[in-house]
Amino acid sequence: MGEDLDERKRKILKAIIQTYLETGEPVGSRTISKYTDLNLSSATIRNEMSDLEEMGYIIQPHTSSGRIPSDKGYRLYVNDLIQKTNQDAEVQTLMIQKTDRMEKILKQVVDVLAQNTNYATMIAGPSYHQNSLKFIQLSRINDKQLLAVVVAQGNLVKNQMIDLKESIDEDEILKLNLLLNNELNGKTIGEINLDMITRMKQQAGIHSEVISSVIDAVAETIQPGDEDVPIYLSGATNIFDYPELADSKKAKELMTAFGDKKELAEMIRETAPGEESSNGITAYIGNESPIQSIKDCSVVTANYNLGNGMKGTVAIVGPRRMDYKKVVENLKQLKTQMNALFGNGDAKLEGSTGQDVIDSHSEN
Amino acid sequence: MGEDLDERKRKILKAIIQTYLETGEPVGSRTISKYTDLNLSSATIRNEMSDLEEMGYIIQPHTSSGRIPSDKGYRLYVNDLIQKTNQDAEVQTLMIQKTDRMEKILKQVVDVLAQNTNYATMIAGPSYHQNSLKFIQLSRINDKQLLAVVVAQGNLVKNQMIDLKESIDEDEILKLNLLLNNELNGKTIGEINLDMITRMKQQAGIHSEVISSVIDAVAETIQPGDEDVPIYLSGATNIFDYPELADSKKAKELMTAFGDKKELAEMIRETAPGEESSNGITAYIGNESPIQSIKDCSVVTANYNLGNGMKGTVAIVGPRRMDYKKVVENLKQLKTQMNALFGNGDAKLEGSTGQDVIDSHSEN
DNA sequence: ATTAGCACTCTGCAATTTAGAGTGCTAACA
DNA sequence: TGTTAGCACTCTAAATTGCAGAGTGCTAAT
Repeated sequence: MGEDLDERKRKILKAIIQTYLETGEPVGSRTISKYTDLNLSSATIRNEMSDLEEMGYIIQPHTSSGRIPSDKGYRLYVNDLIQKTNQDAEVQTLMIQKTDRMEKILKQVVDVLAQNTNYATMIAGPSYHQNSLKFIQLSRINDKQLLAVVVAQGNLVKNQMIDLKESIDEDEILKLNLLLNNELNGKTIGEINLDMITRMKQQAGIHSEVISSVIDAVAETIQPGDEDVPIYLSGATNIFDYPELADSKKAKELMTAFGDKKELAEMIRETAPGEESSNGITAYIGNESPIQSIKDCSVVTANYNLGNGMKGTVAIVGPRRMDYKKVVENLKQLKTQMNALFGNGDAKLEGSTGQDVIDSHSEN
Repeated sequence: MGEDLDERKRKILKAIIQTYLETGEPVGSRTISKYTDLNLSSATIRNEMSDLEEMGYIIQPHTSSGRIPSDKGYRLYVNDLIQKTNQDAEVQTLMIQKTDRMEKILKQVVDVLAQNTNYATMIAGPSYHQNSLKFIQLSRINDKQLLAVVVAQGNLVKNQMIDLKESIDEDEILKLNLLLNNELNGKTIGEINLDMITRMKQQAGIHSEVISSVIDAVAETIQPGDEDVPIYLSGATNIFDYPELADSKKAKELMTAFGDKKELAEMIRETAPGEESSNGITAYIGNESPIQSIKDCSVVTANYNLGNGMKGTVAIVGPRRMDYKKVVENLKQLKTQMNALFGNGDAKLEGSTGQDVIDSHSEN
């Protein structure tokens, strides 16, 4: 909308925003006049502020109070922040222990970020875009039951218990094992077609039901649905530290959103930033937020890249008057470190462990 | 604490409590006088109330307000409730779909209870007290990696990726498989001793490291630690519906507790009621609560029994002025239905599925 | 173009008032 | 002796009022 801002207006706006982020209270002309190297009187500032308000960058909550930034104001500020290469990179390296288990890394990252920023942080594990099957192992549990273990590239493992109508012996299991591995190994989701499936079922004869079950497991493993993308969350309760979010109505809404994996998955999917755009870091301010329930918050996301087609997303959720600078710097730092750790290939993703009667533990 | 209450005092106390549970506000003598079939004037009630207060069953928040129940008062009321066989069992049967997956049942149960009661509900999966090993399956991933699949009674499945120093071929894997299964199958945790382990390591020769890894996985599978007992949580945000819990300080404390699996595990472990005592249902009122952070709440727990040594615990957390009646009735109903569904043996626990790079998904 | 000065507005807070609910006690009553 | 009506008293919660402080917009002077 309209003209660009001149240098002075820019500086004033920035000062207003920074002060507001610190104090959380509308900032008046006097404050800016005093605590700025502009050497202007409060009256001048007032005039400029009046202009800025007219242009939509700041808002007066009520006649004769100070100004607060509008979403448009924030946006200008944040864009600046993201584009600027952090020359003043006094950001500490994040304390991330390198371990052999992807899930441990993710937990660490999400915890460190939540702690550093004091906002709610979530991270989605890498999604394997074009994953292929490594091998399948059928084992006999008893007469009427099989255990299928499906292993995909990147060592994702999935167990599937299969109930049989007809009993089965070791010999037949061996045959099925061969059949499945011959047909499926190395295939991606796109390469497995109905033709192959039908052919396998025919060959399996009486045990064709097994084929169906295994195929299902394979599908879930090499192309997990939204619900299966694991999401780690940390510091959800940090939101209570910000009065503007802590009233029970909003807090309930937020906690519900944080507790609902589907909602989170949607959010993270929606926010996955275009890799090209500005550093891979994107900010959603207030109403720009990807899901309705957090429209009182801002979200800053970054995607981390592990080469080899795997990538995931981190999102930090805080109040509109979030310390964007700190957040963006932390995310930049994270990207740098993740690159350094995993930059070349997927080698370090090994060592995964799946488990259990129950595959998704706590849930809110 | 002296004398027992006479019939009339009992009735008055009960009326006070019930009214308070409904309204949440201190109840006065007039209210009781009017809405009770006792046909007593408010003045009489006042005298009785004065007695009840002296005996510690009710409390006057400030001079000249109505009375509210003390923890002692609640206790009397709740004890009554639990012991009384619910003759007036108009409780609807809980809508629980029988499925073949334990985890789905648990999810359903926890959701239904949270919905029915509108309190926070959590459930711990069955702990397998004396579980034994069914079989072990080693598979080759590549030169330097093995996948061990450990299956225990009740079809708990655990995957463990094993990194090797020395490369290994199919023949050797077969040998290890035989070795492990011969030694370990059918054993409980107590029956696996250091002697056996040492012997196996010797026989495994250069690949003794594999034995250690497998043993670790076995231990975790047939005797999961506290952190591994899966806990399902539902309706955590229901607490926001109760003003006495919804202020940000308390809500934060509660949500933190709910989000911390360890805390929950501790709570559920602590509350696991003595099976014998009163129906297996136990109530913890206010300060009796098992963990510090929920001392403003009451907790009602029940353990469900699946025969065959497996049992788990349900806990419902709500405000002190929780609708104990509804909660207790729901839990009784649950116990009945669980018994009906699973009463005989563990047959229905089959069909479990484990999975994934990441073994514990969302976390708060 | 900038600034000093002044009248005006709005908020947040504390003090005050008021209405209502409930009690405790006393005296009357069955 | 147990029950009840009546009344003075207490306490809370909510509404009302009165400031003090911060900030603005405008005008006139520099």
